[in-house]
Amino acid sequence: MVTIKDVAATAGVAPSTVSYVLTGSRRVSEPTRTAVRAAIDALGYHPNAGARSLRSTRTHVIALALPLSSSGYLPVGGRFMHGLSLAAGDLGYDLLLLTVREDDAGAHGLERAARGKLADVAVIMGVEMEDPRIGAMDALGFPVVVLGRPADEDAAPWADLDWEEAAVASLRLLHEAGHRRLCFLSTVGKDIASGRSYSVRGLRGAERAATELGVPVRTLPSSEDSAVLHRRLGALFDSDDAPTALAVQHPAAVPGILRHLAERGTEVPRDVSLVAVGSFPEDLGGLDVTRIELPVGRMSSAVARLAVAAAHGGPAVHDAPDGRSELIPPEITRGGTVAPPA
Amino acid sequence: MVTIKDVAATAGVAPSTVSYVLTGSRRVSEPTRTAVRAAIDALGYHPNAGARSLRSTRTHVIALALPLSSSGYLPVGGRFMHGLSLAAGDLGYDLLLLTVREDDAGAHGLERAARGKLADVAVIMGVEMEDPRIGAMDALGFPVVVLGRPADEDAAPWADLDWEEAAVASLRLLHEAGHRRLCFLSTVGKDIASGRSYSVRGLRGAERAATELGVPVRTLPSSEDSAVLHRRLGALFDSDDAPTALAVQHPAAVPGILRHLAERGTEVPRDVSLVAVGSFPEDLGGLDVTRIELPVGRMSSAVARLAVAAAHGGPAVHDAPDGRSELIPPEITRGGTVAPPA
DNA sequence: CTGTGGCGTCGAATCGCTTCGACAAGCCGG
DNA sequence: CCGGCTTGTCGAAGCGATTCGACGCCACAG
Repeated sequence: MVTIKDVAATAGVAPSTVSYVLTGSRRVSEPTRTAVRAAIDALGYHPNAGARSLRSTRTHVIALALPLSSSGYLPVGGRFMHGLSLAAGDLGYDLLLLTVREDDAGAHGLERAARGKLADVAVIMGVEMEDPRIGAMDALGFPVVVLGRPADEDAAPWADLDWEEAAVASLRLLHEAGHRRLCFLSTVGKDIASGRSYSVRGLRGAERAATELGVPVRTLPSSEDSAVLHRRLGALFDSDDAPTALAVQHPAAVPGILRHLAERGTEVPRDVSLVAVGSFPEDLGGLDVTRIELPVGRMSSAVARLAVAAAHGGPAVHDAPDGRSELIPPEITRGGTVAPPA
Repeated sequence: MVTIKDVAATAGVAPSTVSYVLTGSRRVSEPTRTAVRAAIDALGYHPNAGARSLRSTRTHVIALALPLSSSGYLPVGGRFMHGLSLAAGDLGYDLLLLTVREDDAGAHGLERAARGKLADVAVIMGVEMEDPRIGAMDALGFPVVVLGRPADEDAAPWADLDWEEAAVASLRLLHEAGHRRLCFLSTVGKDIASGRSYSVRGLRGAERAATELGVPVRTLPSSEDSAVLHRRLGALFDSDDAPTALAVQHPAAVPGILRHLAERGTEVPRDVSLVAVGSFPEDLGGLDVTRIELPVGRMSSAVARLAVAAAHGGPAVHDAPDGRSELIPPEITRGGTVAPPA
């Protein structure tokens, strides 16, 4: 193993000087710096992470806590992990994956990471409105950042799509197209029940849209079980005041919904208009659906930035330029699934 | 911060004794062990990961290398990361995510992890038949394990679904149902071009099936761009010898395929039979498709086991009981998309 | 009563790095 | 020509764990 001593010997300087070149914590003259760099390259030296973190109390690692219950979250989770990993990498940080077992009520993995200094800061995914993990980390004095938007917005820095506004905007779009019988198909029941932030905020948006637009907005929970969803949609469209337009916050269900509508001879957008909220480009199998896309890249880099700031500045520096939470406004991508009602 | 000294003081023993209780590397008498355990719980002590890894040269971390190009891989990647994280956790290991930037030709992240001892072993995802990362890690003397099955099966321990047999089995199933004009819709062109192991092996399976079954098997690359796929399917089914049965190794495309078929008035399974290879339960939106599912859990635990074995035993111990690679036979889940030809 | 050998515990060295105080050399002004 | 300041480098201490040799103690045999 090649250590800092080897580099120092090769470059003809003291180990401390090599360290200064590496960390930049003291001035080093141009010639020595060059010599040290050359030695580093020649030997293929990389500082030992354990030693470095032991001495400097910085790991340059961000702990990433997956949702408490993660089944439906994994595909989107994959994207966020990738996005976060890239964004963190740009800032000189790595990502440590902490999976919480379903039976592990507390934040055991997180606590181990905090106490054992496996990471400098934690990022919480799939946050719930009242998420116990935030308080748990706070109690340990360990910095936390949230991917999502918890109820207490000052408890920790966070970044999220403005789901409430996204719901409002999608329903408003349908309203502007002339629709008056609107339905908001929410996230899956389990997410609503557990208080997942995006679920709750989407529903709030549906409520607010009803008030703002002055028309009723029906609300329906989605389901991962397509048979259940099928049944619910059947009941919905069989009713007297069947909606003429649908905003869907569960994009994975869109293909199933379209199939359901096709089966009952309903055409999109002729008979029913559709907007998807929180999807990805490929998510919908290339369907040209009018939609609001989840800004994975922007959320990821915002969270990475916040995490690094929190790691440096200690917990929650809300007024610092880099510590401010970020609420991302929804952007509508126009597709071919919205038309005036028949 | 609570250190091993604090625990030792509280328990009235020497730090080394605490260490022995923790690592189990020396006998400790029952009373002392109990006292130490009590002190640990009372103080909420967790050993400092950096210090531990510095001294013991074990990090208890598995580095996870995402595919070189990961766009289409992310949803399935999310599942594997989760599965691996759980399996690794059971063995006392954590997962460090290494993302390779598209422009980073070599295995820079991996090399950093290896040289800087960020991890004990690396797991390679989305492996290619001739994957440069395996050799790179070998050259560094760093243990590698592969999620997938590279061309050189002795280069590193690996675990994978038997994609070749999966392709054969799905085509055989269609043949047994009476179909003679078969088509194998492969993975996306990019994966084939880059030599992704599952793509190549799936195609080999299609070839072998043709030989074994004594009928021609047409082969078509899939595409992430549904317009392209649409066009290809159009050409396929417009041809004189249009297939009556389809085996699809790109499950994400299945909804789109069904839509395409529906549009042209082709009914499944009346006019065309369909088998999906490498899907997940929810992947197909609850569609009752006859399919071979990707055994994420089993692959994950196999790879985790191999990784830990490699971390302990040094590179590639193929004859050790825990070091043997695992080829998982495909299992067919019967659905409603296969019927005899018209 | 003393010699021998386990067993269990201790103290000290050490892993590779960062960081702080010290110091040598060069420069300038008085 | 010398005192004081800046600039650049060095040596040593120490982070928190593991690990090895040493050692005290007790039981038992001679």
